[in-house]
Order: sequence, then structure tokens, then C-alpha cells
Amino acid sequence: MLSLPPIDLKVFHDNGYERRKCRVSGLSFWTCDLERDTCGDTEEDEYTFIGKPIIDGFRELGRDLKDAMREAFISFFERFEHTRIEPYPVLARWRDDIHLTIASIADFQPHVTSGEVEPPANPLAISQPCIRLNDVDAVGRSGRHLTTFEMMAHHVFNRPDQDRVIYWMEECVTFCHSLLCETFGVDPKEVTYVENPWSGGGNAGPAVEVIVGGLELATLVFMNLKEDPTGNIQIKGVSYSEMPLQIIDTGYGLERFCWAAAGTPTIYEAIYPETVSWLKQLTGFSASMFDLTKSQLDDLLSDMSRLFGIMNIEVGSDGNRMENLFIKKLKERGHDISPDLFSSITEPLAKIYAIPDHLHAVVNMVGDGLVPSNAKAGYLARMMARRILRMRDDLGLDLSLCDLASHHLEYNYYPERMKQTTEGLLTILNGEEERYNEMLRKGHNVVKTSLKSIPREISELPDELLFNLNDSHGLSPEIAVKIARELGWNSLSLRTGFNAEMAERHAAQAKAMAISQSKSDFNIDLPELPATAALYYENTFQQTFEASVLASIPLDIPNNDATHVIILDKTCFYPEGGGQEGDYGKLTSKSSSCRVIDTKKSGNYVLHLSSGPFDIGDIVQGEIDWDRRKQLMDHHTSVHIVGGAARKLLGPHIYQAGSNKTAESSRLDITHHRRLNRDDLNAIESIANEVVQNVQRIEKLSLNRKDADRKFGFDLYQGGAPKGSEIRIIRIGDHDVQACGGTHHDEPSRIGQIRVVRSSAVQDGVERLHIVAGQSAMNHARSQENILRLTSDVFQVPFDELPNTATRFFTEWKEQRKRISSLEAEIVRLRTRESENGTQEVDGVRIVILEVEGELKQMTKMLRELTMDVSKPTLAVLGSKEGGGKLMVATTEGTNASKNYNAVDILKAISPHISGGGGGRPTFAQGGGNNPDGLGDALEAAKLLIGV
RNA sequence: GGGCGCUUAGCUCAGCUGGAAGAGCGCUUGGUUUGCAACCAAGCGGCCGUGGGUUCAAAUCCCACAGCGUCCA
Repeated sequence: MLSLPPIDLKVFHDNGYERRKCRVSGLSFWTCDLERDTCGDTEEDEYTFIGKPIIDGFRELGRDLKDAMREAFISFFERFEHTRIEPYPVLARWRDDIHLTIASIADFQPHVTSGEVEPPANPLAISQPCIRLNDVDAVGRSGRHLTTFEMMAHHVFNRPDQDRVIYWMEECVTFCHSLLCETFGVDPKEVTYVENPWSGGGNAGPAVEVIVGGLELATLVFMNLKEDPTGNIQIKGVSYSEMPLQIIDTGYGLERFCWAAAGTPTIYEAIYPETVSWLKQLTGFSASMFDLTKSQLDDLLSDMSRLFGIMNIEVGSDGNRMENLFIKKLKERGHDISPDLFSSITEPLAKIYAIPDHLHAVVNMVGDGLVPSNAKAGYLARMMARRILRMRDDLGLDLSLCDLASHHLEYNYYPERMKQTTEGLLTILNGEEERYNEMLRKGHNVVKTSLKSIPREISELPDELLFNLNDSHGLSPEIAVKIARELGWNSLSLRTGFNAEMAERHAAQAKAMAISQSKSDFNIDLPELPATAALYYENTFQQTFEASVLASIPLDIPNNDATHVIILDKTCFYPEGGGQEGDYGKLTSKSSSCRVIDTKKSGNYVLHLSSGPFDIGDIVQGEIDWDRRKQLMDHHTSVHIVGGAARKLLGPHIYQAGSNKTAESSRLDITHHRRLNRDDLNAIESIANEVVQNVQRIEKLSLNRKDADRKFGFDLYQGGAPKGSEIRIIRIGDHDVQACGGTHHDEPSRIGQIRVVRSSAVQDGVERLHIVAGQSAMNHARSQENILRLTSDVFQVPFDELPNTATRFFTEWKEQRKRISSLEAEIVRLRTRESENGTQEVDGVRIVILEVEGELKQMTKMLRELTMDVSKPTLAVLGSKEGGGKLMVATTEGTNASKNYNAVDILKAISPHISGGGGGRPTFAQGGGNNPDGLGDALEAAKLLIGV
């Protein structure tokens, strides 16, 4: 078993670099500073560029600085034969394993890095906007963390097995060194190259971290290994073997370069200067606030930044301990500040710094067409929006999310480059703020009710309660405690580290989840065979064909009526895929004929689920159930048309979140930020039917992925990330174009008619459209009419009178119900009065024992009438034969009646006569049984018991 | 995809250790007032989300579904 050899390059020696071992980290590194014995990225290496920029030639800040820096980087590599590639979206639509683009190499995974697809250029240079939310809690606090950044990169995809090698380590490091020290004028003594192998996502390789002035500015990864249990190279405990590709994956942090060029106290001041000073001004953050002079505060902040560099502030680290250490170190540097002063400076500042970063992430995501939601990728946008709003509230800013976003667009963004419109973005963010406010308002109530049983003097809320408020109602522990204090629980506080505990708890839950996941698929062992030729693509309308049987495999467990799986050399049967159900039909050989009950796909084979076997080598005639297939095509093409119509009507954020096509109907799930009403559906339906009438032909293209991406962009992948290098594309005029493996009409007019029947909600931010087309549209209309016919038969009125008639019947029903209940009350009153004739008194208490008719409800009313009057103390026992027998006993509260008799005791004593039980309060008991015939006995027993 | 929570009057919500459906706001009427606001009194307004189940009895307990919310992947 080997580990990786040292990275020993000519470029290092030529520039006077030596290989050393870091005294702190133990890693090998290259340096030309003879004094140096640390690798540069340790807790003993301070930033050297704060207050004195280490990169020359940049006087701008903010967006201009980023533009200049990006251009300097990319044009440098253009001079050396690299092709400039436009950045990919931040939403990784071409991948099904991640939601967001987390690195420049993510643009080319998995298909380019696997060697299946050619890269768009080779070598190439790019600056790719990325979003990483792992360290979101450190943003604003550490001085360097960001959730969204641009990863500048030069990538090379070498194929040594095909004799195509562009360049490898030597040239790569040479480029990097020349960029830093020649173009950017960095003092070579400030640059160290640290050898630190990289691994991730099943790949690995040697790597060099480029540290400049104590800050990691770039990583150069030489990816040439893949995970392989039999491999002979060991990295971080995992075995790898060499792969046919050699990929150079570099990452240069644009924002870090900007910071090193600006020398500001934190990275945020380098890239978001306008926002930072705007927010400082609005919150009144200034030296005088802390009884300091401006230069004192500046000194303090600069020293804090340098300390940030060496103190690793990570998520989940113990806040209190870090703070004490920090204060101690500041004291060593001559800043004697109290913990209170420290946090009153850092708390608001951290928020002022984090807000522009978070805004950038939200604008990146929503600008790219993402709709915030309570699940999946959309949740990430909502979470970030809520973090901004919380920080805004903590800072006491009187600004809406839209105000903040508008400012951000003006100073830090190019709105015209967004896919979403500015108006659409602001509308969506406005909706997010409304939801946030609604959550807070509701949260207030929730806290109020959950505090009821909690004593006011308590100093800490129960953990369970806080966890629950957070998980179920979105109230962070801080907010929950704040609300509770406002409600009068004044001595409450939140212990430090609570959030970390909560995160641990969530992590434990997620872990438990991961273990309990398993998946069962349609799986059988298949022999090695040539791939099935797909006739359904060559001619979508072919209904019959002749093929030879390659395999006939009995099913262990019969699937519906299917007993065998038949594999042919070629087929017209479309296998289930892309939400379109498989074809039905039949296969006939000379000797036998079987039904095809379903068609599925497994690898390159089409599996016909057959009602019986064939012999291998048989020549069979296949015929598909054409009515069904035609209907499936109607629905599939309709789904594309309706999706395009929705996008046209509602905006660029409309994206397919899923779909399903059966012979009866189809469903299309689209991303949208509010519920659709019937008017919206009508509008979509109209546009869809115009397309059916006006678009002549549907184009079916087959392109390799490289060309498909370039020509149509990533909206192509509405149906999810496709596999393989060849992409089938369905283009319906200029109305809709997407990658799709389904069967489609050549002419939209073949569909006839599209109806968008109704919409329903799948999750927040995703609306499901129910669609019927072609013959199904006709069937749907007929069945709707049938419902009307049946209904109008009941009411005996014509169709168009139905709404009025139904309204009339309903209101009359309600009126009559009310009338009945008032009549019942009247009966009760009459009965009660009657009963007074036959009553007896015992010790001044009136005794009423009666058999009545009616349900519990009426009996209760009667009892109330009887026992209400305090001047007439009464014990009443009522019985009814309804529903198996009912008994009720009540006394007049606060009188001799309630003193002398216990209703529950009496009830329990007599209810066995009707084979039942019951209970209640001492003054009011009710019960029932299942032997109505015993009612007389029960009432007699009551008389006996009471003594009348 | 998973966990948790919510659904009760026009609105906002209590009630949920099973035993007479409630409050505040709004609405109607009356009182007070020169008038309005305010105040006082009375009244109107409920398939307690839908469908099953347990029980003598379910807004309340159990199951399924729907809609909504929330946290985590």
C-alpha cells in the first residue's frame, strides 16, 4: 500500500523554493523564505496583508474590484491558450445529487469528469459563482467566511490513455506562481505551497494549497484517483486506484484575492463596502458608541481581524471559551476590553457583515429562478432570507427585505444578468417577508400558550419546549426567550451553547434516519446481451414489428398477470420512463401468443412483462396497444406544452418539479411562489391550446451534451438530470424545449385539445397541474356532464339552475335545522312544565324521574331547564330508549339537591339495567347502554334508591 | 425524502387528563350622547378540515386522507 509521493517540481527549485515540514501542522510545504518553519496556514501565522495590501494594482473596492480581479485572472489564462467559459447557474440543474453549485468542478460532474462527455473547452478558465451553506454560522464572525463566492479556476481534462495530455502539475503550478508573483506582484516570500492530498466524492489526488500572507488563496488539485477497494494507494484511510482521466481542478477564491488586494480589516469590507458602511450608518455603529476614538476602534478591529486569521472559528465551537481566549489575546496586544464591550462591538458587526453575504446568496438563488419553499432547494433560499430578517430585527433596522435586496442589486449585482426579473425577485422576497412576519405573529401566540403552566420566576425554559418551538414553529431559541421575556417571564435567559446542542440533536436524528433507509426496485438477474434497439425513437408511430427473442426469464413473483420477462433484439414498446408509463400490447410467435402487461427499462434492455414464455430464438410479431400509446403521447406532449405555457404566463422561475403521465390523465408539478386560481389555469389552458393549433411541427433532436448545453442552456433539464452523453431534445416551436426520453407527436394538432382540470399543492412553492388531453379530455368532459346530469335528476332542474337550486336547498336546510332546534327547545319546555304535576319532594328537593324521547342533546336541554332554577332545588333523572338507551342525572348546583345527591353515584347504580355505564360531574352525569328494554327497571331502581 | 405541529364563529385564537361548544375583535339591535368615538346591554353567527375506528358518550383518544406551517436532509 502506497501513499502519494512528494510533489517535487522544477518550478519550485527554479524560484528558490525549498521543501520543509511545518512545525505546527506537520505538513510538507515549499517556501523561499529561509526564516519560515510554518506552512502559513496555522494558528501561528497571522494575516500579513491587513492594512497593507499584498496584491498590487487594484484601487477599487466592491463590485468593481471583483470585476477587475476576475478579468485579470481569466485574461491571464486566455493568454496561455485557455478558453474563457461563461459561468454556470448556481442551481445545479444538471445534477441530481446536489442542489447548489458548490465548486467550479461541479459544472463538469459527473459526466465530464467520468470521461463520458467532452468538456466545453480544454483547457478552460472560468469564474463560477458558488454557494456553500455548511459554514453559514461563521459568516460575519470569522472575518473570512462567505456563503456565496466565486471560484476562479483553470481546468484541464487529460486523457493519457488516448494520448491527449494538455498539461499537468509542473505547468499548473508555474501558471499559478507566475499569476501571483508577476501579474499580481506578490512577494514570493509571502507565498507557500502546502502539500495536502485532496479527496472527496469518490475521487482523490495530490493537491497543493497556495497560502499567501497567511490566507489560503487557492487550491490546486490533481485528480487522478478513484475510490477502489482493491486499489493500492491510500489517502486518509481509503483505498484508491488510478483512473484513466487526469483532471486539474483548481479553485482560486475571487473574494479572497480581492481582500488581499484591498487589505481591509475583513473580507466583507473588501467586497461589500457600500452595504457595510450603509448598515453601520443606519445602526449608528461608530467609535463614539463605545466611548472610543475612531483610531482606537480601527486599531482594535484590525487586531481582531488578524486574530480571526489564526483563531479557527468554526461552527459549533464553544462560543464562551473562544470569546475569553480572544479577549485574552487582545489584551496581549494592548486592548483591554471587557467581555461586555467585546460582545457589544462584535455582535452587531457580525450581523452587518453577514447581511450582504446572505443577500448575495439569496439574490443568486432566486435570481437564478429558484422559488423559496419549505422543502428541498427552495428551503435553502427561505432559510437565508429568514436569517437576513432575523439579523435585521436584531439590529433594529427599519428596512424591508426588498429595501435591502434593492440596495444590493444596485451596488453589488448586475440585475440584467439574472434569469428572474427584478420585479419577480422583489415579489418573491416580499412574500418571504410576509411569511416571516406571520410566523412571528403566530409564534407569539404559541409561546403564550405553551408558557401557561410555567412559573414566572423560572430562569431557563425546558429544553424540550425550546426544541419543539424551533422545530415545529420556526422560533429560534433566542426569539422564543425574547418573546417569553416580553410576556413577563423576566428572569429567563438562554444558556450558551444551546444552539450547538440543538444542532447535535438534529444531526443525531439525521443519522438515525440514514440508517433506516432502504430501497426496493424492480430487480432481476439479467444475462449479458446486446442492447435492445429502440424502434420507438426511429419511428414514434410504428405499431407493429418483428423481432427475435434474446431472453425469456420467469418471474419469481408474478407481477399482476405477468409471469415472464421477455427481452428482444429490438422493440416498439416504450418502457416506463420520464414519468410516461410503459406500453401494453401483445407478442405473437408461430406457436404462441402472449399479452404484454407492462414495459420497463433496465440498463440498456427493454423488459417486456409477458403473460407467458417464448423460446430463445423465436421470431415474434409485436403489436402495441395503440389507443393507449396515442393517449400517453397526447399527455406527454401536453405536459411539455402546458409547462411552456405556464412559464410564459407566470415567469422564468417556472420549472418542472416532477410529472406523471398515464392513459387516463397527466400531472405536471411546477415551481411557483403562490397558489394558482381558476383564472390562472384558464390562461395557461388558453395559451396551451393556441400552441396546439398554431405550432406546425415538433422537432426531435439528438445532440451530444456539450452542444445541447451550449445551444439550449440548463432549462433543458426540466425532467431531471439525464444520464449519458447523447441527449434527446423535444422542441415545440419557440414555445418549449427540453431534454426528454419520452414518445411525442410530430404535430401538436394531433392532440386535439388540452384541458387543465385543476391544481393542487404538492408542497409550498410547488403547484400540481392536472391535465387531460385528446380522448381523455373528451372522457373527462363526459364524466363531468354525467355528474351534472345525476345531480340535476335529483333536484329536477336543468343544469344551469343547479347552483341557484343547491344554494336554495342548502340555506333552507340550515334554516330548518335551526327551526327544529328551537321547536325542540319548546317541546322541552312544555314537557318540563308537564312533569311538574307528577313530581314529589324529599327534604325540600324536587324529584323528577321521567322517561322521555330523544337524543342526549335534547335530554341535556331538558335537564338544564329542570335544574337551572336555584329557588327550586331539583334532582332530575331522565331516560330514553334511543340508541341503546340513555340515562341522565342532574341536580341543581349549590342547593340541597346537590348536597344530598351525587348524580354520578345514582347513574352508576341504575345504568347496569340497560347494560351500560357512564359518568360525569357530581351534579351532572350521563350514560348509556345497549339494552333499551331495561330502561323501565332503571327508572324504578332510581325511585327505589331515592325513596319515592 | 423524513420528523414535529396546526386546522373550532366573518377574523384572531382558547378549550383537547373524553361527559352541557367558548373569548376577544367584527356584525345587528337597543341604551347612553347634540352627533361621533368610547362605554353598557342584548342578539346574530359553528358539518369543531374530510373519512373511518374506539366508547354508553369524541372538538377532545386512535388510523387514513387533505390543506397549511415548521425544522432537518
